[in-house]
Parts: sequence; structure tokens; C-alpha cells
Amino acid sequence: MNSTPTVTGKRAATRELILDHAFELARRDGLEGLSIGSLALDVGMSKSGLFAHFGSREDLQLAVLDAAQLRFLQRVKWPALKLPRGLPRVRAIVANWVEWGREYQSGCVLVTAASEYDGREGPLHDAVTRQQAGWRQEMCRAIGHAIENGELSETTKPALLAFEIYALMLALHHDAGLFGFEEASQHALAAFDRLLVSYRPESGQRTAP
Amino acid sequence: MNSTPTVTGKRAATRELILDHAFELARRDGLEGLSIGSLALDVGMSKSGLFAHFGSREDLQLAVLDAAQLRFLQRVKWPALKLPRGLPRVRAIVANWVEWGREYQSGCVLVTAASEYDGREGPLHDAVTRQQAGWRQEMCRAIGHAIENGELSETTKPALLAFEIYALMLALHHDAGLFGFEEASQHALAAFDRLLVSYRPESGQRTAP
DNA sequence: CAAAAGAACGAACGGTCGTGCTATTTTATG
DNA sequence: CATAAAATAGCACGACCGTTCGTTCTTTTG
Repeated sequence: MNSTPTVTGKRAATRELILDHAFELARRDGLEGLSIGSLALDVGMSKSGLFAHFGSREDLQLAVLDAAQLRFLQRVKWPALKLPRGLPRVRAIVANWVEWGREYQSGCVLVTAASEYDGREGPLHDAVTRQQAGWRQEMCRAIGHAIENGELSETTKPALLAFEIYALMLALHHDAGLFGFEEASQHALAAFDRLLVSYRPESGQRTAP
Repeated sequence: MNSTPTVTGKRAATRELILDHAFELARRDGLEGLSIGSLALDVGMSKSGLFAHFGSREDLQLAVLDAAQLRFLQRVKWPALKLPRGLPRVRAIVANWVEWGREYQSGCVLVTAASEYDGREGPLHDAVTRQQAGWRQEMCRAIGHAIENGELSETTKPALLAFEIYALMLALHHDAGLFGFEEASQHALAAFDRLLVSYRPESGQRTAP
């Protein structure tokens, strides 16, 4: 009756279903370890039927990468945007990031992809690099706002602090996978607190709005 | 004439040759991406001839993992043991570690293996976990000496500082592979300096030997 | 030199890989 | 309900996977 079967369409719906399963499989085996046969088995459809949605394995991998980034931004970035610019937002990003690490300990697709494709070339390398550079830049901007607010020392170099924060999150994933999330997250949060102390502005000068 | 063909023996020699090539291949493709066929092609011998040296792919992967750790210890740990215990040795370890990162940017077998096997089970997972736990403990001991020497604040928690240092080295590998080694190493070294400043002992109390 | 031992080879196995092609089924449209 | 279109299944392909086996070549030993 309706001219459009659903708002999203059947094609888009099953595509999302496939990407859901692919996201989970890629967590354990990486994007390189993701195979169409096992994915089709997991989804419950035929290899060829699934394959028709993407046209090539590489396009599937790119789609999974995009889906993973979308989830990351949904869980980590967007909720933090509701907080005011500056240190509160930076704190929220880190807090959300740690929670993301709790959910996806031992196998974040984004982290895995970075180490899988950093030494090669091709569309996946490009996509990963673009993705990581973009997120790092967003971190730098968030840090920049905190500096402008006088919440961080004015000598703070955003790129360096962003590097330090990213380092903690990498180590969080690393240690959570090997030694358990609880100890790892305690270390990461303690280290982040130490970081903020070390970047605390000199007493007296405030440039708040 | 000689009863022993060489000191090492032919078998051990070609085994080392294989592991040399395998180490290089595993840098790009990880231990999971390492295939016997392509390795044999790279070494210049037949699949079956190569296979006979290990008996299974898993044993090959374990051997490569051991070889990688040996190289790491040779380049990073052992040279640092020539320096006195305490802060100088910790500094040397980090400096050597960064140089290791320069040589093996975009693809350290140990880092890759950690993310490949942290979510599974089996001999490789066990080996990686044991390996990482051991190295972390060695870092803690080295840091402990620096605390005893009064070169770091006596409130320093070795496990946390070891986590922070490891985090910087992970981020060094990450960024070096994606954005280039020079910027990454500058960030890592600057962050390490900031770390040492933040752990500087309170002025006055010295407990040096 | 002959015999025994060791190392590497070549071929083949059953499987799985990614990828096309052609039916068949499901869904939407007049 | 009939029909066009979209979505999925079935099948086959060449390539590569790890592994096994029997053979051949090289080295060591008596």
C-alpha cells in the first residue's frame, strides 16, 4: 500500500544488520580477519546475498570502519557537546572514552584498524589516517577552548596534550585487554588527573568570558 | 672432518634465517597475517621444507614472538643495564625504546601481537600476556630503584608510572605509523620529560646510598 | 666408499578465501 | 491479481590456506 516499504527501506535495514554483526566480528579479528563467509554465517544469510550489499570486501571493511567511527562519536563526542566548551567538555570526553573502553575492552575496531593499516597503502590506510587525524584535531580544538578559558596553563600545547590523552586511552585498551579493565581504567583516570594538575594554570590570571 | 658441522648447526642456522624473514613479514601483516606460503617464498625455500622446522603454524608464530622479544630486550633493556640503577637507567630505557620505535615504526610485532591476541585464548594469548606482564614488572623494578635513590618522589606509584610510560610508547608507535616518526617522537619525549618533572621529589629529603 | 641421517623438495589433500554468474524468492507497484 | 523490480540463494571459479606424505638431495658417520 505504502509507496515506501519503510522509512529506511529493506536494503538499508539489512545493511545495518550486517554491519552490526561485522562490527562485533571485527572487534575480535580485526578488519583484516573479517571474512565474508563467517560473517554471512553469523548474520544467517548466504555469502553471495551478503556480498551483493557491498560489492567487494574492501568496501565492506570501509563500511565497518565508518560504522565504528559513528558509534564512537555517538558515545564519546556527542554527549560531551552538551557540556560547556573548555575543561568540562574535555573531562567529559575522557570520561566517555573510558566508558567506551569498558564496553569494548579487548577489541576496539578503530584502534585495531590503526595498527593494521598504518604500514600499508590503499583506501583503508587513507580512511584510517583521515579518521585519526580528524579526531585528534577535534581533541586539539576542545583543549584550545580550555586554554582560552584560562582553565589550562596558557603555555599548554594542544597537540602535545592531545597526544598524552590519546596515549592514555591506547594504554587503557591495551591493559584492559591483557590485565583487566578495572586496574587499567584506574591507571588511566589517575594519569589523566595528574596530567590536568601538571597543566593547571599559574594562579592569578583569568581570562574567562 | 669436524664432528660438528658448525657451532650452531645447519638446522639452527636456517631456522634463524626463517625467523629473520618472518619477523619482517609479521611487522607488516601481524602474526595472524603471517602465512607459510608467502614466508617460504620470501626465504626462498619450499613450503614443506620450511614447515618442517616448526611443525605447525602456531609454533612458528610463537617462535617469531620469542624472537621479537629477544630483539627488543637486546636493543632496549640490555644496553640500559650498563647504567647505574635508578633514574639514569629509566631514562636510558625510554631513550632506547624511542630508538626502537624509529627502527620499527609502523609495525612492532610485540605491540601488534598484544592487540591481536588480547581477546582470544590459547598459547599465543598466554605467551603475549606473560611477555607483557614480565616487561611491565621490569619497568616497575627500574622505577622502584629510582624512588629508593630519591630521584623520584617517594609517593610515586611504580605501576602507575610504568603505565604512563608504556602509554607514551604505544602512542609513539601509533602516531609514527600514521603521522610520521619525527613529530611522534618529539611528542613522546616531551611528554616523558613532563612526566619526570611531575614526579620530581620534594626538595630537601635525599635517601641516596 | 658405503651406509645412515638430516634437510629440503614437489605434489597433493581438504578447506576457505573473495568474487562472479544465474536462478529463485521476496517485495513493491499498476 | 499480475507484473516489474529488488533482494537473496545456489553454484562454480581460481587462488591460497595449513598440513601431510613420499621422494630426492646433501651431509655426516662407520
